[in-house]
Amino acid sequence: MARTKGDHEARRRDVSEAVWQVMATRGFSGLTLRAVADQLGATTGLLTHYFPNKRALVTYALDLLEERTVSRPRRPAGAGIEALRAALLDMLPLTEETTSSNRIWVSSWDQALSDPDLTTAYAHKYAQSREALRDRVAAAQELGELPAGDPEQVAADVQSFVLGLVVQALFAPTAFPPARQIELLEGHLAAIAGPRPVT
Amino acid sequence: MARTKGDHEARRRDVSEAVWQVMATRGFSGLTLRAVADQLGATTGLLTHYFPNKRALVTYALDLLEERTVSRPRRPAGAGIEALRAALLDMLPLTEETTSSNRIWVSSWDQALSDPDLTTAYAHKYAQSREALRDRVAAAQELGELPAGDPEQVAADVQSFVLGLVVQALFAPTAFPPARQIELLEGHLAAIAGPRPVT
DNA sequence: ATATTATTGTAACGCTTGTTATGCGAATAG
DNA sequence: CTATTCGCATAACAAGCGTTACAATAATAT
Repeated sequence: MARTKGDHEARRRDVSEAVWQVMATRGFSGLTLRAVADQLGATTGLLTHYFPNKRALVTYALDLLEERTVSRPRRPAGAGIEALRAALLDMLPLTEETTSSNRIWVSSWDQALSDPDLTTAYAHKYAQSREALRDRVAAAQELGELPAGDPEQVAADVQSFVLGLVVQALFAPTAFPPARQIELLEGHLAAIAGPRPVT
Repeated sequence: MARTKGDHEARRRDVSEAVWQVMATRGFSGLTLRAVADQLGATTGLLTHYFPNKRALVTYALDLLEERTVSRPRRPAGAGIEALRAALLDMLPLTEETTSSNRIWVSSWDQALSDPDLTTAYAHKYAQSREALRDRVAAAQELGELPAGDPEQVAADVQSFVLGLVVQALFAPTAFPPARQIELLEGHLAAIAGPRPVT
Protein backbone atom coordinates (compact mmCIF):
# COMPACT_ATOMS: atom_id res chain seq x y z
CA MET A 1 0.00 0.00 0.00
CA ALA A 2 1.80 3.04 -1.24
CA ARG A 3 1.26 6.43 0.27
CA THR A 4 0.71 9.94 -0.91
CA LYS A 5 3.54 12.42 -1.18
CA GLY A 6 2.47 14.20 1.96
CA ASP A 7 2.50 10.94 3.87
CA HIS A 8 6.04 10.27 2.79
CA GLU A 9 7.35 13.06 4.95
CA ALA A 10 5.35 11.67 7.82
CA ARG A 11 6.80 8.25 7.08
CA ARG A 12 10.32 9.58 7.43
CA ARG A 13 9.43 10.93 10.84
CA ASP A 14 7.99 7.55 11.73
CA VAL A 15 11.26 5.92 10.74
CA SER A 16 13.21 8.39 12.85
CA GLU A 17 10.96 7.78 15.80
CA ALA A 18 11.29 4.02 15.43
CA VAL A 19 15.08 4.26 15.30
CA TRP A 20 14.99 6.44 18.38
CA GLN A 21 12.70 4.13 20.29
CA VAL A 22 14.77 1.07 19.47
CA MET A 23 17.95 2.76 20.64
CA ALA A 24 16.35 4.07 23.81
CA THR A 25 14.84 0.68 24.63
CA ARG A 26 17.43 -1.87 23.55
CA GLY A 27 20.55 0.24 23.55
CA PHE A 28 22.83 1.04 20.70
CA SER A 29 23.89 -2.57 20.23
CA GLY A 30 20.22 -3.49 19.92
CA LEU A 31 19.82 -1.26 16.90
CA THR A 32 19.04 -3.88 14.29
CA LEU A 33 17.17 -3.64 11.02
CA ARG A 34 14.46 -6.03 12.13
CA ALA A 35 14.07 -4.33 15.48
CA VAL A 36 13.46 -1.01 13.73
CA ALA A 37 11.11 -2.67 11.29
CA ASP A 38 9.15 -4.32 14.09
CA GLN A 39 8.95 -1.07 16.03
CA LEU A 40 7.60 0.44 12.84
CA GLY A 41 5.15 -2.37 12.22
CA ALA A 42 6.85 -3.07 8.93
CA THR A 43 9.51 -5.36 7.48
CA THR A 44 13.12 -4.97 6.51
CA GLY A 45 12.09 -4.35 2.92
CA LEU A 46 10.90 -0.91 3.93
CA LEU A 47 14.22 -0.03 5.51
CA THR A 48 16.26 -1.02 2.47
CA HIS A 49 14.39 1.74 0.71
CA TYR A 50 15.54 4.27 3.29
CA PHE A 51 19.02 2.96 4.06
CA PRO A 52 21.26 1.17 1.55
CA ASN A 53 23.39 -0.23 4.37
CA LYS A 54 23.46 -1.04 8.01
CA ARG A 55 26.27 1.47 8.16
CA ALA A 56 23.91 4.07 6.70
CA LEU A 57 21.39 3.27 9.41
CA VAL A 58 24.02 3.65 12.11
CA THR A 59 25.23 6.91 10.66
CA TYR A 60 21.67 8.14 10.46
CA ALA A 61 21.05 7.07 14.04
CA LEU A 62 24.09 8.98 15.24
CA ASP A 63 23.05 12.03 13.25
CA LEU A 64 19.59 11.76 14.75
CA LEU A 65 21.10 11.55 18.20
CA GLU A 66 23.32 14.54 17.53
CA GLU A 67 20.49 16.54 16.04
CA ARG A 68 18.05 15.80 18.84
CA THR A 69 20.75 16.63 21.34
CA VAL A 70 21.60 19.92 19.71
CA SER A 71 18.14 21.12 18.80
CA ARG A 72 16.27 20.30 21.95
CA PRO A 73 14.82 23.21 23.86
CA ARG A 74 17.46 24.90 25.94
CA ARG A 75 17.35 26.99 29.01
CA PRO A 76 17.72 30.73 28.46
CA ALA A 77 21.44 31.32 28.60
CA GLY A 78 21.66 34.44 30.71
CA ALA A 79 25.05 35.97 31.35
CA GLY A 80 28.22 34.92 33.10
CA ILE A 81 28.02 31.93 35.39
CA GLU A 82 24.29 31.80 34.77
CA ALA A 83 25.01 30.78 31.19
CA LEU A 84 27.46 28.15 32.34
CA ARG A 85 24.92 26.77 34.79
CA ALA A 86 22.27 26.63 32.07
CA ALA A 87 24.57 24.78 29.69
CA LEU A 88 25.45 22.20 32.32
CA LEU A 89 21.85 21.73 33.39
CA ASP A 90 20.95 21.08 29.78
CA MET A 91 23.35 18.13 29.74
CA LEU A 92 21.92 16.35 32.76
CA PRO A 93 19.25 13.64 32.52
CA LEU A 94 16.62 15.70 34.30
CA THR A 95 13.71 14.88 32.01
CA GLU A 96 12.49 11.76 30.25
CA GLU A 97 13.73 13.12 26.96
CA THR A 98 17.24 13.96 28.12
CA THR A 99 17.44 10.67 29.98
CA SER A 100 16.73 8.75 26.79
CA SER A 101 19.22 10.87 24.93
CA ASN A 102 21.97 10.34 27.46
CA ARG A 103 21.10 6.68 27.74
CA ILE A 104 21.70 6.32 24.02
CA TRP A 105 24.92 8.29 24.12
CA VAL A 106 26.38 6.12 26.83
CA SER A 107 25.32 2.92 25.12
CA SER A 108 26.99 4.08 21.92
CA TRP A 109 30.37 4.43 23.61
CA ASP A 110 31.10 0.74 23.25
CA GLN A 111 30.97 0.75 19.47
CA ALA A 112 32.49 4.22 19.34
CA LEU A 113 35.56 3.04 21.22
CA SER A 114 35.87 0.05 18.90
CA ASP A 115 35.83 2.17 15.76
CA PRO A 116 38.81 4.53 15.37
CA ASP A 117 36.87 6.91 13.12
CA LEU A 118 34.02 7.13 15.60
CA THR A 119 36.48 7.56 18.45
CA THR A 120 38.02 10.64 16.87
CA ALA A 121 34.58 11.92 15.92
CA TYR A 122 33.45 11.62 19.53
CA ALA A 123 36.67 13.19 20.78
CA HIS A 124 36.03 16.09 18.44
CA LYS A 125 32.48 16.43 19.65
CA TYR A 126 33.49 16.59 23.28
CA ALA A 127 36.31 18.99 22.46
CA GLN A 128 33.78 21.31 20.84
CA SER A 129 31.51 21.11 23.83
CA ARG A 130 34.51 21.90 26.01
CA GLU A 131 35.30 24.98 23.94
CA ALA A 132 31.78 26.27 24.34
CA LEU A 133 32.04 25.77 28.08
CA ARG A 134 35.42 27.46 28.13
CA ASP A 135 33.96 30.59 26.57
CA ARG A 136 31.26 30.73 29.20
CA VAL A 137 33.80 30.18 31.94
CA ALA A 138 35.91 33.00 30.57
CA ALA A 139 32.88 35.27 30.44
CA ALA A 140 32.04 34.46 34.05
CA GLN A 141 35.62 35.17 35.03
CA GLU A 142 35.48 38.57 33.38
CA LEU A 143 32.37 39.31 35.38
CA GLY A 144 34.24 38.36 38.50
CA GLU A 145 31.85 35.50 39.19
CA LEU A 146 34.62 32.93 38.88
CA PRO A 147 38.16 33.30 40.16
CA ALA A 148 40.95 33.79 37.63
CA GLY A 149 42.62 30.71 36.20
CA ASP A 150 42.92 28.77 32.98
CA PRO A 151 39.35 28.66 31.62
CA GLU A 152 40.30 25.59 29.57
CA GLN A 153 41.08 23.80 32.79
CA VAL A 154 37.85 24.80 34.47
CA ALA A 155 35.87 23.80 31.38
CA ALA A 156 37.45 20.35 31.36
CA ASP A 157 36.66 20.07 35.05
CA VAL A 158 32.98 20.87 34.81
CA GLN A 159 32.56 18.76 31.68
CA SER A 160 34.10 15.75 33.38
CA PHE A 161 31.91 16.32 36.39
CA VAL A 162 28.71 16.51 34.38
CA LEU A 163 29.64 13.55 32.20
CA GLY A 164 30.32 11.41 35.24
CA LEU A 165 27.15 12.55 36.89
CA VAL A 166 25.19 11.55 33.81
CA VAL A 167 26.56 8.03 34.05
CA GLN A 168 25.83 7.81 37.76
CA ALA A 169 22.29 9.05 37.28
CA LEU A 170 21.64 6.56 34.51
CA PHE A 171 22.70 3.62 36.63
CA ALA A 172 21.04 4.83 39.83
CA PRO A 173 18.12 7.09 38.91
CA THR A 174 16.58 6.76 42.36
CA ALA A 175 19.82 7.73 44.09
CA PHE A 176 20.25 10.64 41.69
CA PRO A 177 16.84 12.18 41.08
CA PRO A 178 16.73 15.57 39.35
CA ALA A 179 16.78 17.45 42.65
CA ARG A 180 19.94 15.68 43.77
CA GLN A 181 21.64 16.19 40.41
CA ILE A 182 20.92 19.89 40.60
CA GLU A 183 22.09 20.00 44.19
CA LEU A 184 25.36 18.36 43.22
CA LEU A 185 25.82 20.72 40.29
CA GLU A 186 25.19 23.72 42.51
CA GLY A 187 27.70 22.42 44.99
CA HIS A 188 30.25 21.95 42.27
CA LEU A 189 29.70 25.41 40.88
CA ALA A 190 30.04 26.85 44.36
CA ALA A 191 33.28 24.95 44.82
CA ILE A 192 34.90 26.31 41.68
CA ALA A 193 33.56 29.75 42.49
CA GLY A 194 35.79 29.67 45.52
CA PRO A 195 35.08 31.23 48.91
CA ARG A 196 31.69 32.83 48.88
CA PRO A 197 31.69 36.47 49.84
CA VAL A 198 30.39 37.29 53.27
CA THR A 199 26.83 38.43 52.89
CA MET B 1 46.63 -33.01 23.09
CA ALA B 2 45.80 -33.12 26.75
CA ARG B 3 47.99 -31.49 29.32
CA THR B 4 49.50 -32.32 32.64
CA LYS B 5 47.88 -31.28 35.89
CA GLY B 6 50.31 -28.41 36.38
CA ASP B 7 49.59 -27.13 32.93
CA HIS B 8 45.91 -26.98 33.70
CA GLU B 9 46.37 -24.10 36.08
CA ALA B 10 48.40 -22.37 33.44
CA ARG B 11 45.65 -23.05 30.95
CA ARG B 12 43.12 -21.31 33.15
CA ARG B 13 45.35 -18.26 33.21
CA ASP B 14 45.62 -18.45 29.44
CA VAL B 15 41.84 -18.48 29.18
CA SER B 16 41.59 -15.49 31.51
CA GLU B 17 44.17 -13.61 29.51
CA ALA B 18 42.40 -14.41 26.26
CA VAL B 19 39.07 -13.19 27.63
CA TRP B 20 40.78 -10.03 28.84
CA GLN B 21 42.50 -9.40 25.54
CA VAL B 22 39.32 -9.89 23.55
CA MET B 23 37.42 -7.45 25.76
CA ALA B 24 40.19 -4.87 25.67
CA THR B 25 40.52 -5.14 21.90
CA ARG B 26 36.99 -5.63 20.59
CA GLY B 27 34.99 -4.22 23.45
CA PHE B 28 32.46 -5.97 25.60
CA SER B 29 30.09 -6.57 22.72
CA GLY B 30 32.92 -8.26 20.86
CA LEU B 31 33.28 -10.87 23.58
CA THR B 32 32.29 -13.95 21.62
CA LEU B 33 33.16 -17.59 22.13
CA ARG B 34 34.94 -17.83 18.82
CA ALA B 35 36.86 -14.63 19.43
CA VAL B 36 38.16 -15.97 22.72
CA ALA B 37 38.97 -19.31 21.11
CA ASP B 38 40.86 -17.61 18.29
CA GLN B 39 42.77 -15.42 20.72
CA LEU B 40 43.65 -18.62 22.52
CA GLY B 41 44.64 -20.46 19.35
CA ALA B 42 41.96 -23.04 20.08
CA THR B 43 38.36 -23.80 19.17
CA THR B 44 35.04 -23.39 20.86
CA GLY B 45 35.20 -26.99 22.05
CA LEU B 46 37.80 -26.00 24.60
CA LEU B 47 35.65 -23.23 25.99
CA THR B 48 32.62 -25.45 26.52
CA HIS B 49 34.79 -27.30 29.00
CA TYR B 50 35.40 -24.10 30.95
CA PHE B 51 32.04 -22.39 30.54
CA PRO B 52 28.72 -24.20 30.20
CA ASN B 53 27.06 -21.08 28.84
CA LYS B 54 27.69 -17.82 27.17
CA ARG B 55 26.16 -16.32 30.29
CA ALA B 56 28.82 -18.10 32.34
CA LEU B 57 31.49 -16.59 30.15
CA VAL B 58 30.03 -13.12 30.57
CA THR B 59 29.75 -13.56 34.33
CA TYR B 60 33.30 -14.81 34.44
CA ALA B 61 34.44 -11.85 32.35
CA LEU B 62 32.75 -9.41 34.71
CA ASP B 63 34.26 -11.16 37.71
CA LEU B 64 37.63 -11.02 36.04
CA LEU B 65 37.16 -7.33 35.42
CA GLU B 66 36.10 -6.73 38.99
CA GLU B 67 38.93 -8.80 40.37
CA ARG B 68 41.61 -7.18 38.24
CA THR B 69 40.21 -3.79 39.16
CA VAL B 70 40.19 -4.50 42.86
CA SER B 71 43.44 -6.39 43.18
CA ARG B 72 45.68 -4.24 41.07
CA PRO B 73 48.56 -2.54 42.84
CA ARG B 74 47.40 0.56 44.62
CA ARG B 75 49.12 3.66 45.72
CA PRO B 76 50.00 3.89 49.41
CA ALA B 77 46.96 5.46 50.98
CA GLY B 78 48.49 7.96 53.37
CA ALA B 79 46.22 9.97 55.58
CA GLY B 80 43.54 12.58 55.06
CA ILE B 81 43.29 14.15 51.66
CA GLU B 82 46.37 12.22 50.61
CA ALA B 83 44.34 9.02 50.84
CA LEU B 84 41.55 10.58 48.82
CA ARG B 85 44.00 11.69 46.16
CA ALA B 86 45.53 8.22 46.00
CA ALA B 87 42.13 6.58 45.60
CA LEU B 88 41.17 8.91 42.78
CA LEU B 89 44.50 8.53 41.02
CA ASP B 90 44.03 4.77 41.13
CA MET B 91 40.83 5.16 39.11
CA LEU B 92 42.32 7.14 36.26
CA PRO B 93 43.63 5.54 33.07
CA LEU B 94 47.23 6.55 33.72
CA THR B 95 48.84 3.27 32.71
CA GLU B 96 48.32 0.73 29.97
CA GLU B 97 46.73 -1.64 32.45
CA THR B 98 44.27 0.81 33.94
CA THR B 99 43.44 2.11 30.48
CA SER B 100 42.46 -1.38 29.34
CA SER B 101 40.49 -1.89 32.50
CA ASN B 102 38.58 1.36 32.15
CA ARG B 103 38.11 0.74 28.46
CA ILE B 104 36.38 -2.51 29.29
CA TRP B 105 34.27 -0.97 32.02
CA VAL B 106 32.96 1.73 29.74
CA SER B 107 32.25 -0.71 26.94
CA SER B 108 30.27 -2.88 29.34
CA TRP B 109 27.90 -0.06 30.21
CA ASP B 110 25.81 -0.67 27.11
CA GLN B 111 24.83 -4.19 28.09
CA ALA B 112 24.71 -3.24 31.76
CA LEU B 113 22.11 -0.58 31.05
CA SER B 114 20.07 -3.04 29.00
CA ASP B 115 19.97 -5.63 31.78
CA PRO B 116 18.07 -4.57 34.94
CA ASP B 117 20.03 -6.96 37.15
CA LEU B 118 23.32 -5.69 35.86
CA THR B 119 22.13 -2.12 36.20
CA THR B 120 21.43 -2.53 39.89
CA ALA B 121 24.67 -4.45 40.34
CA TYR B 122 26.59 -1.59 38.77
CA ALA B 123 24.68 0.96 40.80
CA HIS B 124 25.60 -0.97 43.92
CA LYS B 125 29.24 -1.10 42.89
CA TYR B 126 29.43 2.64 42.35
CA ALA B 127 27.57 3.28 45.58
CA GLN B 128 30.16 1.22 47.43
CA SER B 129 32.97 3.11 45.78
CA ARG B 130 31.23 6.32 46.80
CA GLU B 131 31.04 5.19 50.41
CA ALA B 132 34.75 4.48 50.48
CA LEU B 133 35.40 7.93 49.08
CA ARG B 134 33.03 9.46 51.60
CA ASP B 135 35.01 7.98 54.48
CA ARG B 136 38.21 9.44 53.12
CA VAL B 137 36.54 12.79 52.61
CA ALA B 138 35.29 12.74 56.19
CA ALA B 139 38.77 11.86 57.42
CA ALA B 140 40.25 14.76 55.49
CA GLN B 141 37.61 17.06 56.92
CA GLU B 142 38.48 16.03 60.44
CA LEU B 143 42.09 16.85 59.70
CA GLY B 144 40.99 20.25 58.51
CA GLU B 145 42.27 19.58 55.00
CA LEU B 146 38.82 19.89 53.55
CA PRO B 147 36.16 22.41 54.56
CA ALA B 148 33.16 21.18 56.48
CA GLY B 149 30.14 20.02 54.52
CA ASP B 150 28.26 16.86 53.68
CA PRO B 151 30.98 14.29 52.90
CA GLU B 152 28.44 12.28 50.91
CA GLN B 153 28.02 15.25 48.63
CA VAL B 154 31.74 15.77 48.17
CA ALA B 155 32.25 12.06 47.51
CA ALA B 156 29.59 12.09 44.80
CA ASP B 157 31.25 15.15 43.34
CA VAL B 158 34.74 13.72 43.06
CA GLN B 159 33.46 10.38 41.84
CA SER B 160 31.49 12.03 39.07
CA PHE B 161 34.50 14.10 38.15
CA VAL B 162 36.83 11.11 37.93
CA LEU B 163 34.30 8.99 36.08
CA GLY B 164 33.81 11.71 33.49
CA LEU B 165 37.52 12.27 33.19
CA VAL B 166 38.00 8.57 32.52
CA VAL B 167 35.57 8.73 29.63
CA GLN B 168 37.21 11.85 28.22
CA ALA B 169 40.66 10.31 28.46
CA LEU B 170 39.54 7.14 26.73
CA PHE B 171 38.16 9.04 23.76
CA ALA B 172 40.98 11.57 23.55
CA PRO B 173 44.12 10.01 25.02
CA THR B 174 46.36 12.57 23.35
CA ALA B 175 44.34 15.49 24.72
CA PHE B 176 44.31 13.88 28.17
CA PRO B 177 47.73 12.33 28.75
CA PRO B 178 48.54 11.21 32.30
CA ALA B 179 50.13 14.54 33.16
CA ARG B 180 47.01 16.45 32.17
CA GLN B 181 44.71 14.06 34.01
CA ILE B 182 46.75 14.54 37.16
CA GLU B 183 46.79 18.28 36.64
CA LEU B 184 43.01 18.32 36.34
CA LEU B 185 42.61 16.16 39.40
CA GLU B 186 44.89 18.43 41.39
CA GLY B 187 42.91 21.43 40.26
CA HIS B 188 39.69 19.76 41.27
CA LEU B 189 41.02 18.83 44.69
CA ALA B 190 42.24 22.37 45.18
CA ALA B 191 38.80 23.67 44.24
CA ILE B 192 36.96 21.55 46.79
CA ALA B 193 39.63 22.34 49.36
CA GLY B 194 38.50 25.92 49.12
CA PRO B 195 40.69 29.00 49.45
CA ARG B 196 44.22 27.92 50.02
CA PRO B 197 45.78 29.28 53.17
CA VAL B 198 48.34 32.03 52.75
CA THR B 199 51.75 30.43 52.95
C1' DA C 1 50.12 -53.22 28.33
C1' DT C 2 45.55 -52.31 28.49
C1' DA C 3 41.54 -49.73 30.08
C1' DT C 4 39.65 -45.68 31.68
C1' DT C 5 39.28 -40.94 32.06
C1' DA C 6 40.18 -36.25 30.94
C1' DT C 7 40.89 -32.86 27.53
C1' DT C 8 40.37 -30.99 23.01
C1' DG C 9 38.94 -30.76 18.08
C1' DT C 10 35.31 -31.49 14.54
C1' DA C 11 31.06 -30.76 12.81
C1' DA C 12 26.52 -29.87 12.64
C1' DC C 13 22.06 -27.69 14.49
C1' DG C 14 18.93 -23.66 14.89
C1' DC C 15 18.77 -18.82 15.36
C1' DT C 16 19.64 -13.99 14.21
C1' DT C 17 21.91 -10.77 11.50
C1' DG C 18 22.67 -7.97 7.05
C1' DT C 19 21.96 -8.31 2.25
C1' DT C 20 19.69 -9.11 -2.12
C1' DA C 21 16.31 -10.42 -5.68
C1' DT C 22 11.68 -10.56 -6.84
C1' DG C 23 6.75 -9.70 -6.88
C1' DC C 24 2.56 -7.15 -5.86
C1' DG C 25 -0.37 -3.24 -5.41
C1' DA C 26 -1.40 1.58 -5.16
C1' DA C 27 -0.47 6.22 -6.95
C1' DT C 28 0.32 8.98 -10.83
C1' DA C 29 1.03 10.17 -15.90
C1' DG C 30 -0.42 9.63 -20.63
C1' DC D 1 -8.77 3.98 -18.96
C1' DT D 2 -4.41 2.16 -19.42
C1' DA D 3 0.51 2.09 -18.34
C1' DT D 4 4.34 3.21 -15.83
C1' DT D 5 6.54 4.17 -11.65
C1' DC D 6 7.06 4.05 -6.83
C1' DG D 7 6.62 1.93 -2.11
C1' DC D 8 6.70 -1.94 0.37
C1' DA D 9 6.32 -7.05 1.47
C1' DT D 10 8.04 -11.59 0.74
C1' DA D 11 11.53 -14.63 0.69
C1' DA D 12 15.76 -16.49 0.24
C1' DC D 13 20.91 -16.20 0.95
C1' DA D 14 25.52 -16.35 3.38
C1' DA D 15 27.79 -15.34 7.60
C1' DG D 16 28.17 -15.25 12.46
C1' DC D 17 26.39 -16.52 16.78
C1' DG D 18 25.59 -20.00 20.86
C1' DT D 19 24.81 -24.71 21.54
C1' DT D 20 25.27 -29.64 21.19
C1' DA D 21 26.75 -34.30 20.02
C1' DC D 22 30.47 -36.96 18.96
C1' DA D 23 35.08 -38.42 17.68
C1' DA D 24 40.03 -38.45 18.70
C1' DT D 25 44.02 -38.14 21.39
C1' DA D 26 46.78 -37.80 25.54
C1' DA D 27 47.27 -38.77 30.44
C1' DT D 28 46.56 -41.78 34.09
C1' DA D 29 45.18 -45.96 36.57
C1' DT D 30 45.09 -50.90 36.79
